[in-house]
Amino acid sequence: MATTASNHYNLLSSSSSIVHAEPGGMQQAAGYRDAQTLVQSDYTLQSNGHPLSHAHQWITALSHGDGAPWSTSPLGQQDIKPSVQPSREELHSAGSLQHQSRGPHLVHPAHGNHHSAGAWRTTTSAHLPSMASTNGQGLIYSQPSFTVNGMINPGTGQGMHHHGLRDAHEDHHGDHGHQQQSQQQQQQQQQQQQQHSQHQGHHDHSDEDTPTSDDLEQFAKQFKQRRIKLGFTQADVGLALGTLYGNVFSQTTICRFEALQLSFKNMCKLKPLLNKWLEEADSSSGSPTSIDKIAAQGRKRKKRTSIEVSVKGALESHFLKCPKPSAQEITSLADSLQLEKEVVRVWFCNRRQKEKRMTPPGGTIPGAEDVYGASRDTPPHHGVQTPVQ
DNA sequence: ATGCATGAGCA
DNA sequence: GCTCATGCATA
Repeated sequence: MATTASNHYNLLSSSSSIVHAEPGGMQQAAGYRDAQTLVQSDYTLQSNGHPLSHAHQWITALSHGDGAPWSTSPLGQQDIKPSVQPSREELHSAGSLQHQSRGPHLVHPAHGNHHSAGAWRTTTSAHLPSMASTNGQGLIYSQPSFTVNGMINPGTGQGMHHHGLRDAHEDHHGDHGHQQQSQQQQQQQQQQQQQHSQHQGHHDHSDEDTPTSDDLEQFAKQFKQRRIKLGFTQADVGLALGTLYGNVFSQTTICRFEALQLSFKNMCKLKPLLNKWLEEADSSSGSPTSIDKIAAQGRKRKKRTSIEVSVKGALESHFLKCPKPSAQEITSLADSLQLEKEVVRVWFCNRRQKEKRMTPPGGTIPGAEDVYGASRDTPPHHGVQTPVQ
């Protein structure tokens, strides 16, 4: 039950053993990982059915990811920076912005209107075309060929590494926070921001100004449409951002951006980059701006634990009662559910994070609940699926 | 498209 | 140990 065991992880070693490739059957996404999938090593361990047997399956996969300390790739790693993420560090240490934003601010005139979440999705609708194509992407996975104008040259391979500065871009003046600040403040900040799309006489804000939630929503939609029309997949975009701006993103992130499933702040951060890509993409006069990517490194990752539905239900219940269980509670809960404590802890973290997203899972439409006054601890229940696609 | 995981930075 | 940003693996 727990870990889904049937998976192989690839060791991208020069060509060590090619065990077997997945039968194409259901793997639609296989395409984009070709590089990785070239060589796979079957890593099936003992399928430990029980959770208690904490036998983690650490696998080696390649990824350039954020700094994998364990980068011991047989291939020889390039320079990929392990823990040197200038981005955050800069933000923090140097970031005067950050500090500033941390404290005071929040001065927006509150003439709030909507509720946190609701505000986002006021316009739920309209993008029918997107859906179809989104799916299509899986099938068609075009090779990453990012020259923005794309597809002209079939890139081969994938994965990149250089990420360097991740915030090199602009900062949003003062108002909204940056990275980690006290959570509470942040939450409030987000809410307030979302609540009113006020301040800032937004003129044209193509990318710099602090966008309003509405702007973001618009942009996300527009972005998706253009992206699709241009024939790029979410993964392509993510890679392209890396080559172009030194900041790679995964399909997941692009997807979440389009679906507004990121925090407000995060959306603000990504928007400028995506906007630039978009501009280049359609104005791309065949500039061979890209180059490529190099492959990745090795990394170990715990196998994804698959939590049973029933267990999940139990966790949900607890979450409703107590979104933030103490270590003790987690331990006992884990014990009763027969899950590793860490798994439970992470589950709660993820659950909370989900709760904080801008897009309420339930698409609780506007007009309704909102006023979580100042304390927003009451999660807006969600439940229904939104036609977000 | 999303569930579980990792890791940085902070407290 | 939490939050937050992000992503691999998956359904």
